[in-house]
Amino acid sequence: VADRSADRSAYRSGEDWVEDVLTVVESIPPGRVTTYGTIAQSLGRHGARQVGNVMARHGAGVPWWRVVRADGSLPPSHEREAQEHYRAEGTPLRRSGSIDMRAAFWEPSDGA
DNA sequence: GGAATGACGATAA
DNA sequence: ATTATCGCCATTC
Repeated sequence: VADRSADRSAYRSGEDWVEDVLTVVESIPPGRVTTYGTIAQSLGRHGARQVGNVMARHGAGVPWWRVVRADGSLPPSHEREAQEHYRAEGTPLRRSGSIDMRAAFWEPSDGA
């Protein structure tokens, strides 16, 4: 886990918004995933795109591969990396290679 | 203020 | 399954 206190130039208005997002991401159990929108709703602030924005800017250092799109497709430009993690964690995948959301979806506060 | 831009989401074709 | 549109929402120009 990296230095999350670094560079939080964005989202100042939301105070700990960035940290909150990263905290949720870290709370995702291995082998499970959640979505950008779910995180946004869980925090009750901003939207899915803003969560994505945080991941893009501050996602290094957290298990970013456990955050996928609502339809189970992988984060853009990182598919290869993500796949390797899924293979290592045993994340339920569909035969197409995308996430099996029915099996892998995890929502914050669900057991963690 | 207005337009363009995103690790998004839901729907329609 | 894939592409096209539209809605969302904060940032940036």
